[in-house]
Amino acid sequence: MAKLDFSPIADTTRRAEIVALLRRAILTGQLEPGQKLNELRISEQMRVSRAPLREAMRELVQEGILTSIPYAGTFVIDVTAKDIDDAYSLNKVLDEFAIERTWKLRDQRFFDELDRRHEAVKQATRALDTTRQIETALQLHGLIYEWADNSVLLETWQRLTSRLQMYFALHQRARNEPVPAEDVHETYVRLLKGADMRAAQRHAREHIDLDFEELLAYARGLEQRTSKG
Amino acid sequence: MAKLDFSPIADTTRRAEIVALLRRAILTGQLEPGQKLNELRISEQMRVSRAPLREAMRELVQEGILTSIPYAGTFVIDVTAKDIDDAYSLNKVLDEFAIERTWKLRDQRFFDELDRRHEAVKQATRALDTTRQIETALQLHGLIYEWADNSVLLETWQRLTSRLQMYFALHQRARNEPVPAEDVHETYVRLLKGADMRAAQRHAREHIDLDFEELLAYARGLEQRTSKG
DNA sequence: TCTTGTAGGATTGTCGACAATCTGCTTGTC
DNA sequence: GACAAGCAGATTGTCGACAATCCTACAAGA
Repeated sequence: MAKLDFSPIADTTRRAEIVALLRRAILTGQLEPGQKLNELRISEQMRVSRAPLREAMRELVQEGILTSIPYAGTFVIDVTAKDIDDAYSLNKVLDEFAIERTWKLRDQRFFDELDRRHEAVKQATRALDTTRQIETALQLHGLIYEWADNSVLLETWQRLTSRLQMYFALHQRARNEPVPAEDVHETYVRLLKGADMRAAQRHAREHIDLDFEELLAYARGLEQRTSKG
Repeated sequence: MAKLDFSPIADTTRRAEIVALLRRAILTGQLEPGQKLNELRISEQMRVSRAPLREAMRELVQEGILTSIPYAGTFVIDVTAKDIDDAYSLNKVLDEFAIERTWKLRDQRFFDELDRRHEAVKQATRALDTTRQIETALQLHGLIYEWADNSVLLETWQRLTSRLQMYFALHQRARNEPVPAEDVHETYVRLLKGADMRAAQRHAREHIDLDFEELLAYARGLEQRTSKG
């Protein structure tokens, strides 16, 4: 018999689809931070009952992108400068760890996948699709986590990613200008293919530094504005 | 007016209580790894309907101590040696980071709390209450995370803790012998009070090493047994 | 004997309705 | 006019019942 690996078929519960829909709406900024989610309205729009919707919302609360207050409602989390700073500093540590764990496991498949994801970022950049650009950039960055062969680390990264994606989307949306066209990931990819692990770790740290500095400045500006108003 | 900080009142939804009950049952090992949770049976035992129970289970799935397969059921996660190893290696990194972040923020309240939690461990040890000993030891260890002033880090640690507590409980339960009576945390506490941050980080790393080595050996033994049977 | 098809029961997923709680407005009183 | 009480209206939390799916056992056929 030919050796063939079937991947598990998709979860076909309404709940799973609702989770995907809501997550996407939140991460792309269609649902804004602080906004309340009205169960009845959403369930009618989606043509489902409130039961699977509520279960889906419970999942997203635990995922950290919704917050719930009993008898008051469920809300999209607020983006504070502190949150971004916290996520940022932790990300630095995790990145270093992920690169270390991944380093010995790199193989041709890793390099191919790296190129594939890098290409996806470049394509989104050319298409000026900022939402997709954020998505693909995070996916490129996430490869070292998927390859590190540490399920707990991967979970942690994915939780962080949700928030980061939300922050970046908000940022892009606010400044509303095309993203730099040059390829900022060129060096990152090259170093991950190279032989100097320390250099890769150092660059990863500095690279996310740049992205975050902008984000932080934006978030701080946001808070100043809202505290004035 | 006198300055008085009121803590938020308890969440009085059935869901929240169910979450607490189930979590405790899982972390203390009353619900064993791999075991299936029958919704109807549990809801009847708790005298609640399946709706809040299912929502509670969704939360625990996201928390990482339950796993769900559509139309098949929800199960307590299995404890593999790899999981423990993953959690262990990540914990080392997080510990170092937490100590670094906490270091500058230590004050008298920190030291007092450290002593309080240390005392709680010693008391549980004297009382030969292994479940409580695990709980208090993890709480002692968690102080640096609470003090690090990084909400994302704290969340991550708490997720890890759930699993660790489960693993340790299982371990204790299996070997079923009183825990060492000597105070293994003495040095840890002393170093956290001292002036040498590097030394504290080094010790934290070596300290959890000891605990985990035992745990890993146990888990590997478990897997050998089950793969034979 | 092994495989395949088929009921039957058990369990999970979903629905619509009711109960509990919160919010905002109105009303009455001072 | 200020303030408290109380009354809708809306929203969340919970319930019991139905629909969809899965697992088991058993029978039929190659």
